[in-house]
Amino acid sequence: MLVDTGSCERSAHVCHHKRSEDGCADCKVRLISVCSVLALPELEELEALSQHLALDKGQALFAQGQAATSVFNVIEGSLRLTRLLPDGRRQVMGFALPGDFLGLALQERHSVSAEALGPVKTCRFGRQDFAAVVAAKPHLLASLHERAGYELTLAQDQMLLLGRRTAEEKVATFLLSLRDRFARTGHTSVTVELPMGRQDMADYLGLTMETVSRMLTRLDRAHAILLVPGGVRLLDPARLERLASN
Amino acid sequence: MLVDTGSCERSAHVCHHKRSEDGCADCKVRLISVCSVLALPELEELEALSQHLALDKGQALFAQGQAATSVFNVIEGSLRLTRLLPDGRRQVMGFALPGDFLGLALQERHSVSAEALGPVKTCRFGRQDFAAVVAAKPHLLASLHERAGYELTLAQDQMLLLGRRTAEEKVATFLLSLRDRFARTGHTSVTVELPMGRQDMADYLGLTMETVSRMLTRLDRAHAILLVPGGVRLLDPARLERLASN
DNA sequence: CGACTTGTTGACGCCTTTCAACGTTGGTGG
DNA sequence: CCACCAACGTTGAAAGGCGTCAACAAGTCG
Repeated sequence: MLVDTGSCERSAHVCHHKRSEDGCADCKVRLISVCSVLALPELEELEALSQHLALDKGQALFAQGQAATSVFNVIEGSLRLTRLLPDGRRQVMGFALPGDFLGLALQERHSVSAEALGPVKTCRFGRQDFAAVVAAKPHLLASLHERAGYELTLAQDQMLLLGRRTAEEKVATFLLSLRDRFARTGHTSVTVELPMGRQDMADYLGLTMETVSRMLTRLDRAHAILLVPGGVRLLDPARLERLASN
Repeated sequence: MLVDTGSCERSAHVCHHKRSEDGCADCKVRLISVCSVLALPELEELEALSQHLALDKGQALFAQGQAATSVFNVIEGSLRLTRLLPDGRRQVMGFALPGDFLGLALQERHSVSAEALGPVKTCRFGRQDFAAVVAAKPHLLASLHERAGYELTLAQDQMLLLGRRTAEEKVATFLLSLRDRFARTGHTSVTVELPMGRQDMADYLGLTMETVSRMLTRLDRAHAILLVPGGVRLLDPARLERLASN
């Protein structure tokens, strides 16, 4: 239900005349992805194992508990990574943006579900194939490990946020960290795009949709932000930093 | 203020007649630590770089933000890993038990502070030294990476707990996961030792000391557990599992 | 034995949730 | 073109779970 095999290979062929969309050498996210540590000959080796895979809004890339047959590089669009409690309560563990690698722990089973927040393009590798390449290239493993370490500190940030911050602090912190993340992938702007819905934000911050909405309008009325369709303009980042108590 | 260098070397000498406390080959936690992937000759190589380091209750092994000059294997005792907010609010990110490796991300700075909950014995390596060994032994790096992946799933468990569970669920989940952790290191018992204080548990679960205390006495009065000095006896694990909603 | 630290218990208050109504947006078909 | 509908978001009122404050108990160490 997830993996639409075949379409990738086909597109890889029909797009022969339009290289900029295809090869790793021209990949939009190469320089910010794990691939950035690979030399050109290594890239070609990896490219031979890759397939492109596109998802529509709402489609799942993989599900929590499922055997991890593939790992992915996000090329375009964003996904939400979630865990579910048996009774339906949900926690969003994070959002994957272009350049992010899904499955970097190389574990046998996915620990979260990944769902597209909008149209998404990914670069897919068989997990075994990818693991074989990693085993042969220690510097790639080192790069994965470094990313894993970074993910771990992000997870710690989030634990601190979930356990010890108030609703207002949570929302302010979220907006700032999202801005910083977009900045790192190139997009620097005072207007932060919010590809996820209120419920997703709430499940990420350990709040309800209503509380998130209230905090956003409170920040809006205080002229710290301006709510715009599909995003938020940060009018007073300094004030947000103070609210986030960093 | 943390590292009491020298004491290790001395004890390493005086204990010559009592090898069981010294060499890696006789290390109590070898088989459950990262060292378990090393062959004997490799172990000796690592041993040459190691020092033993003991801490008393309350002593810090390292502090958040500090340059990571060393990495550690916990041999005996337990530590709490914490982060602090500028205003003093604290989040305990986890507890390190014998066999755990501190600094497995090999990052330049410590992302948490580590403080001894009681008498602690550690095996210390210079970070650069250790990184050099890792660079030369891909299977050791792979083992570290695997552990990092496991830590990541633990962090996700904790985020779900912090964001979406009630106080009672949090405490029940905590007791069960602590029992399971002790079980994995060998100690199987219905009585779970609690090396940390109520405040530490609270800061781990995103609660207050008072709420933790109330939930424990509630579980005690419901005969799900029995509070004993320094620990808890799990009278009705099945009930706890139900409360933890797993 | 007294001072101190740690843990327990109670009363009260507040922040966030819950429940519910209403507004807004975008897609669809008449 | 616009009515219609469903999904999403906003706002209000009320309830409740957990935090705060404070007193007290229990264990520890000098």
